[in-house]
Amino acid sequence: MAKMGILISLRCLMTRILIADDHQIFNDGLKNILSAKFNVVAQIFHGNEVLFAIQKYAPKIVVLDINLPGMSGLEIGKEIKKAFPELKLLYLSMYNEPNFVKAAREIPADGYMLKDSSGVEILAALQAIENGERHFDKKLNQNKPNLHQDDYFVKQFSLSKRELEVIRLINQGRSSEEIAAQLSIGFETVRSHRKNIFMKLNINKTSELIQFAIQHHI
Amino acid sequence: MAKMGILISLRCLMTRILIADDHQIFNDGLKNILSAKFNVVAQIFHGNEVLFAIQKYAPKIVVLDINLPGMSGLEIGKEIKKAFPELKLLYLSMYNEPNFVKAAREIPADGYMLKDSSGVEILAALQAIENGERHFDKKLNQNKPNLHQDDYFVKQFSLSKRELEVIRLINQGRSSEEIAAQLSIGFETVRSHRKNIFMKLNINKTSELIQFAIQHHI
DNA sequence: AGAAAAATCCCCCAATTGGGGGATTTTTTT
DNA sequence: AAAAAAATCCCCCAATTGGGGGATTTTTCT
Repeated sequence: MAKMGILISLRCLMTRILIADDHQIFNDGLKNILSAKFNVVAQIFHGNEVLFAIQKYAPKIVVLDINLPGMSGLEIGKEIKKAFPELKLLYLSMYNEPNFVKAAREIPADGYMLKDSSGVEILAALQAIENGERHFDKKLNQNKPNLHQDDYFVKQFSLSKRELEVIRLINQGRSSEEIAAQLSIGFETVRSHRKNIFMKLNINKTSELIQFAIQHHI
Repeated sequence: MAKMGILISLRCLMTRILIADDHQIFNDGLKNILSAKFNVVAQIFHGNEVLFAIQKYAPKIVVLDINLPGMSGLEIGKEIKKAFPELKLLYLSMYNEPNFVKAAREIPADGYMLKDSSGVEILAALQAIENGERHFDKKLNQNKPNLHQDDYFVKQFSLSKRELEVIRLINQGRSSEEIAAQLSIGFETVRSHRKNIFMKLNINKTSELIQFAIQHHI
């Protein structure tokens, strides 16, 4: 009984969090993890309920999936920030998509984490956000390319490091001109790399390159 | 101590389950739920580890996500059933896609549940499978001929049927001219579709379209 | 039957791509 | 130090793309 009292007091001091994710098992799993450090005041499973639930439960942070039934998480995020500018907003999505991340940044959301993250990583993100920081997943492929698998591709397809860089940028939808700017090299150089890549992979369309990149998780 | 002994005994009587899902939080949440009725002997987060883990932990049922890094869950499923025909296989996927369900049936998997299911539904599926039945999610829209996968995209992004066809062909690396030939329509029509698709998806590069298509398994 | 949505087709223009030639400099390896 | 590989840059050309206007016919829905 005394223990219960302490728990309730602690719970009152913890930051209030609302979780919105349509996958019940994930939603529950996340609640379990967050409950160690936060007070999960509500779990929502449908896009249309989010705004209402915020009014009802007054959370300080909303953890929001992007793919919600009823209404896109990105749309909801905009409305949340319009109606409750103080409210912190953390996106949790399985999609490592620059467009989504960009949209989230522009809302502006306070963070974007990938769903393959560990509980520790999510907690860290929330704690950063609680402190007023913005926190974006380190694994987001807009931040930096993954360098540890490179050797495999270098050997398997005799692609050079530079070519891998170029592939990653093409894969992110950049044009040769943008890639040139990003790498601080000339436009023609990028085109050369492009041609060499196509030759080495024996392909002749950008779409095939993207297929290749995704298939091999470059 | 006595309690512990009972727990261990119970655990030994429970059916051994292996969970393979790259989303740690989901994986953990699922383990929590299943632990009430089953003995979760291993949690796997990567496609390449599944077969090895089966040998090591000898589960009776494998719960397998379709979208795993390293190797598609459908591919893994085939190998599992080839190497361990006795092993029961339950797919758990967020995608309500006839193609996936069909592939799962053909493996043959013992079940296919959607990730937005509740813990109770998953447990029911596993208990059915444990009893030698096959169990497919009631929510699967494969039975309703009217409502197949395309409708999701039609609703979510207001893409028309024709536009989906065009997307699929672009995704296969076809040029507008080739697509026109294949669909027996004019080159300019294909370009119109292309433009409309780009507008609707708010993108402006073929590469982005491919990303979208692959990400959404169009 | 009438309105709305989808599918079809057309023109113009700037930019980019894919493919063909090169060449030079820097870095790495032998 | 010499050879090999990687990275840099340049020109030309045809084809395709992306974006801006349209328009007409067919299908679908109410």
